[in-house]
Amino acid sequence: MSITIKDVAKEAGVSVATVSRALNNNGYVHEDTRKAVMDAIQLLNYKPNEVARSLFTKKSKFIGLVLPDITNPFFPSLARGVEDFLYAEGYHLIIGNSDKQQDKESEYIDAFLQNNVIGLIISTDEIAYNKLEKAKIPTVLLDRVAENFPAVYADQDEGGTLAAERIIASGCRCVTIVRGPISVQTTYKRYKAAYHVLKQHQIEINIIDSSLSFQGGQEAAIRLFEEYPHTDGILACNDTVAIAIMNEALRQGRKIPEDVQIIGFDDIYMSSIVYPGLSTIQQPAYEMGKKAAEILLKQINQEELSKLHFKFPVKYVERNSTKKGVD
Amino acid sequence: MSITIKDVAKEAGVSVATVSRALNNNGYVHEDTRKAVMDAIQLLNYKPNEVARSLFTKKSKFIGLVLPDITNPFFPSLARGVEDFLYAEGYHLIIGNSDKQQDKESEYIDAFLQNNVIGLIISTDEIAYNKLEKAKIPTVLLDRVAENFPAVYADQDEGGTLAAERIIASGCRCVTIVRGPISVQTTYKRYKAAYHVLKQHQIEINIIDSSLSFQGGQEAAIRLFEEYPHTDGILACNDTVAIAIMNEALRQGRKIPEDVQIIGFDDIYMSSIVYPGLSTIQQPAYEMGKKAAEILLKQINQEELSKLHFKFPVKYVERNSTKKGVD
DNA sequence: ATGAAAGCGCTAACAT
DNA sequence: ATGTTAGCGCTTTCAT
Repeated sequence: MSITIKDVAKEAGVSVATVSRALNNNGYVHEDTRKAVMDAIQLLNYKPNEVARSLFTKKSKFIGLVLPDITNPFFPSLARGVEDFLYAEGYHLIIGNSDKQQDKESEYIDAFLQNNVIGLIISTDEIAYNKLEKAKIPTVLLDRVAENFPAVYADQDEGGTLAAERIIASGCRCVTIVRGPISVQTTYKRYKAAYHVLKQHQIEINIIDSSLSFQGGQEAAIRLFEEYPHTDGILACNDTVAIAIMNEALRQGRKIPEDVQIIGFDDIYMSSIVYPGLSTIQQPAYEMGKKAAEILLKQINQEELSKLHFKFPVKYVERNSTKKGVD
Repeated sequence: MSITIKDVAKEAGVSVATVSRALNNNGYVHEDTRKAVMDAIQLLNYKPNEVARSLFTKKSKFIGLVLPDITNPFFPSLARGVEDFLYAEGYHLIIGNSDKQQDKESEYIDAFLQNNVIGLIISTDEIAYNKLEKAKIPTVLLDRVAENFPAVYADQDEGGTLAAERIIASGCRCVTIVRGPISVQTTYKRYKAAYHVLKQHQIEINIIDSSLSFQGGQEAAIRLFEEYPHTDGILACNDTVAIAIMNEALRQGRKIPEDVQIIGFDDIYMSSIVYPGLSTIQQPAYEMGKKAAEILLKQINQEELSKLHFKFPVKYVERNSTKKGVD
């Protein structure tokens, strides 16, 4: 069927061992025979069977990525960062969406392991830490942090703080925080930090709970204006939710930013092409993805990590859903 | 290191062959010994090495998906449809983004093949058909069509036609088509169909070229209002571009839908949470993804396909970027 | 510098 | 009904 190392060996008139050595630049092989081997490979268009390789070496070119939901626009950027770095280094990405179900995540990890993936990148919340620890496989957390694991994440505290400071600076005195699920590490930290700042400044604070999806945002928006119609500033748990809230506000005839101002979180690309442009806290998702891939490969190659945790800065991107702030 | 079939055999006091048979429900194995084997598996927490399996069977649990760019919000839905179906059947997804580069796509396919993927789902444009044909691997095109391959796609002609009819029905007489790259099969078909209808109704037609990304949309929007300021209706190649155009229109003080109406394409979820809501042609992306996975598995299992091409209907979703049409 | 052969973990003949 | 064994395609000792 497929061309194997045997065929190449025969064609080149050498043994399979020599072909293997030539292929992997491993051990001595005479320049002439190397050439003969390479010619044969070319001629036959031979591609090594990675599965056979993997069986022997117990390694592979696969990295497993498990994320909550690729449909949430923050994650494709993360994933692209990971993939682009990996692709350049000759590795491949297996993806699993866990939908916040711990068993699904767990099943994906098992499946990945059974296929000799050589590393894992995890950006979900319900992480099965003990499973990861037992697996003894290079792992990096992405957009999440935990003590004992390498992690790449953005400064959520700073983000929450910044958002609160800015909404105050642009004149809001009655702000509603649309908070994500408590179980989600990132959005919860943003909430805590923002709350703290608001409290310090003696701003009136109201809280609405929301899921991170766009349906969640729509529903939260409706509740928000029903329960706290006098809100003059909104801090949303992410941009999707923020955009849904802008929609509802506008639909109700509230002017943005004159009547209500709003700040999102993430800076998904939609935030810049929506009207009015959404002011938001930008996380460098793509770069974070790249970094995660980079330090994963370092671990795989037994290189020392300069540190365990890589915290990326966030920044405030001012657009038109807020008034020009007094700096 | 890892627990192998040998360990299980020893623990259960049988041969590896028996374990294998019990594991795969293949051949005779006494109820009692099956029980003993299962107990041993449980006890040792044994998970078969899929790589070894794959080496022998020349199969695997991997499906390769190559798409243009997961960052384009249409594709995550497609991918989720694929993944959800696959996951339920015990298969896994390897993803590659080709960025419209034929060589990248080609490299991904080679890499997938080397790893014994048992099927391919392709939703890119620069498809290396001859490579696919040589590979003799079950393949389905998703969001694309070609003569000799199973394909799942939406009715682009109908979509383009519908969009044009609706923009006319809602009163536009001078419409600008913001057209995607000619090399993209889907958007080109939409364009052709829409153009045809507009022409028939003797509507003034202008054309602006755009890429499918949000930057492309922003740039196109600016050119559009510079070159054709009297436009009263816009047909955009996809929703991202449409939303970017709405932004620019609103920014310039044009009222939507009073001054300009606009219809997008895809119905990405943002279209419903943006203000004003974007009228658009909906493609059932998630279902299409599922279907593609389904017929791919059918092929893999040597089942007959009822037909080669699965064309999904599209539908017009009216929101507030168009005036109520006269039906 | 090169070849022969063992073995990675599994499945499937082939025996019994 | 179960065990023995060859072999999937590769890499790596161990000889030579």
